[in-house]
Amino acid sequence: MKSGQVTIKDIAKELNISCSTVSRALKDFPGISPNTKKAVTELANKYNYRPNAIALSLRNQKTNVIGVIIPETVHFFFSTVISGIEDEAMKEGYNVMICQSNENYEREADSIDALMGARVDGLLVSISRETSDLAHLKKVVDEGTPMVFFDRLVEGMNASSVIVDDYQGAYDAVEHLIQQGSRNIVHLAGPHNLIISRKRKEGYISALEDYEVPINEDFVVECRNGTEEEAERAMTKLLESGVAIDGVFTNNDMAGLGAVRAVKRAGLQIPRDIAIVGFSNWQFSSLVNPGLSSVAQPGYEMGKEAAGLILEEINAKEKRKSQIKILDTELIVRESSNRSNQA
Amino acid sequence: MKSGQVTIKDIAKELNISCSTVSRALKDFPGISPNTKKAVTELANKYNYRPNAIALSLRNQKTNVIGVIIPETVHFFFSTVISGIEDEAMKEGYNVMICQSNENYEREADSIDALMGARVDGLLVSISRETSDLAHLKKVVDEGTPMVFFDRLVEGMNASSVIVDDYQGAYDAVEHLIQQGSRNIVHLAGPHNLIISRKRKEGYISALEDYEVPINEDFVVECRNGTEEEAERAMTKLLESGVAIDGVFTNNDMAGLGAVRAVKRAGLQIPRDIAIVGFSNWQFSSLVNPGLSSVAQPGYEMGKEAAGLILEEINAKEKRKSQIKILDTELIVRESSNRSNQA
DNA sequence: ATGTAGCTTGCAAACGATTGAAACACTCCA
DNA sequence: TGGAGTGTTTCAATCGTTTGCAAGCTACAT
Repeated sequence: MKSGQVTIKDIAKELNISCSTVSRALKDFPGISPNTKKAVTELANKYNYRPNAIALSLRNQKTNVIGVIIPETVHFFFSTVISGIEDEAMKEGYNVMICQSNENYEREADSIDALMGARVDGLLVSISRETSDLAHLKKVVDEGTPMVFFDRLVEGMNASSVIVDDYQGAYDAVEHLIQQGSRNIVHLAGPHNLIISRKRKEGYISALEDYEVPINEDFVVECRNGTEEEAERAMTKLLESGVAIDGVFTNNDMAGLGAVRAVKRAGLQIPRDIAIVGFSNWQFSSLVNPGLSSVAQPGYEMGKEAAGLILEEINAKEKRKSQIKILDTELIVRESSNRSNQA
Repeated sequence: MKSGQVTIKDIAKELNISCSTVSRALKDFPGISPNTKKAVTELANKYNYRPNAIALSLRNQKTNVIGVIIPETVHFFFSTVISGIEDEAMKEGYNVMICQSNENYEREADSIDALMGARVDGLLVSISRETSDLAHLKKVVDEGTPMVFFDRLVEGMNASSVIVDDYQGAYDAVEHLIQQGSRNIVHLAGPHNLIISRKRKEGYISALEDYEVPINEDFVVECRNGTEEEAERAMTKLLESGVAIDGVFTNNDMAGLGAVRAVKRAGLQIPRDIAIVGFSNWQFSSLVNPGLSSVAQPGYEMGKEAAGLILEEINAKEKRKSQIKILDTELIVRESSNRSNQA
């Protein structure tokens, strides 16, 4: 039995005073005699007293816990987001409860239910790849629990969001490919029901338009799962079809790696024959050979911003207008797309 | 204001009955008339009633939350552990509260205090690299809160642990290097105050002894931080010293990568001249070139086991004898150490 | 001696849910 | 008509903490 934790009652009984007095003594309330205060604080220290957060939560209708729904912690990007959330939350005296959806709709809904049952003060959500029905999220907002989305934007919800400028990031990547001399640029796209995927595709299209590069519909291939194998297969198929390709922009770095494999296997040189840029700047991207150029997303900062926003909403007296915070990406150029120091 | 969540009281008031009746109706208690039960459940559904976990926690002296102290979520291995913990916990109706220590002692102690304040039912702990004083952990155990350590073993605590067989994993790695023909094998070791580092070093020594390979003290170099740069520097220094080296076993994969860099820079061939094996099988290890051989640790399984153990202890009537669960590693051989298919 | 001010402390209710015991409303039978 | 029996509901306490209000005590002035 975990009988160990000392309560105010225990202290009160030992000193033969009332709970109220102990409570006030511990919080430096006026009107407590120095003697009593001293006796109480000493005993509290001796017994290592910690206020029972559960009791406080019940009384104050506030748990000081924020819930986080995240697709998968094993993604480097998301784990940096978690770090940012945790640092910011801890600084403000909040704890964090994390649930992974594993990109699964059912699990996402269950997790939200669990967190709402735990009466979290606010919810940070990055929806799963599968999610299209938003009823489970609407219910939360309707009940008045603050909610902030991060990374994956959700349309038609009255909630703030922190996202990365996916459009601009993609634009920068493709512009860079064009400047490196690529004209026939393939885009291995992400699942169409995620707004981030669509934005990245838009950035790709816009860059081509601005530089008056003809757009070839066949050059956009959806890779739903974002795995290396899927991308390698898609890329190999394109290469075998015989069309001329000299650049690739992928929706994420795993897919970028798949493209690298396919190009290597076809006996072509990177970046000389085909230049490749990924997205997200995963940890491995600087470690592979050739180093994979990528669009870096500020994960840690995103976590901090999202946590900051939700804390503001939690502490706000009245309902605030929802806002969207857009963070800048940064193009990291590595060997996979850098032709400048080639013979 | 988050006024939204409906309580038993609200339902009782609307139906003009008492809270007790509502409570019993919702839990299929005997002695409630079918009419009342029907009315209550309907209203509860309509208002999307969720029992207030906080109130339940207070009454039952049980939060159904387990706390996790982890060095860093951004490490692939630890994020897989988290997945395992979360899956197992969720299955049993528990939530998980995660705090990162960032390998910092102060932060670890603060986090434990925060989790104890939140009255978690049990604590899963992997201590930080800095931690040597165990007072903050002892206090928890003394108060009767179940605690289970994972990955990083702690000596002198009466608590269960789930670890990987670091000794055997290291032994396997070095044995493999010997079988590949290496005799002059360097070990880039981890921080000496972590038992896992010492165990890996012991495995290295034992393998050399068993195969009657002479042991050279200069071949063991401590790399405290486990970064690529640190390992690259250490390895370069060894190579420049002119001693003959034909194998490297590193305390982790990052260091393994550093060794790869150093060897490449020295103009030597991997694995022909020097074969290299890392530890932990990070995500990038299969993606780099050459693929880095490594000792895989079952992170997800470790998380499940640790969560399973803590749940058992939480539910146990009396204090149980602490146990150590040792999980098997698996040597993954890749190009960095595989000489068998070489000319 | 009595009123009053000032200092210190205690009572009781509240947060939401559970649960043993008590109470109520019936019907049936002697 | 009264007691037993049955079916349904309510009361009250509990978990740990906070807080408005009331009350106790001492001392001083009248």
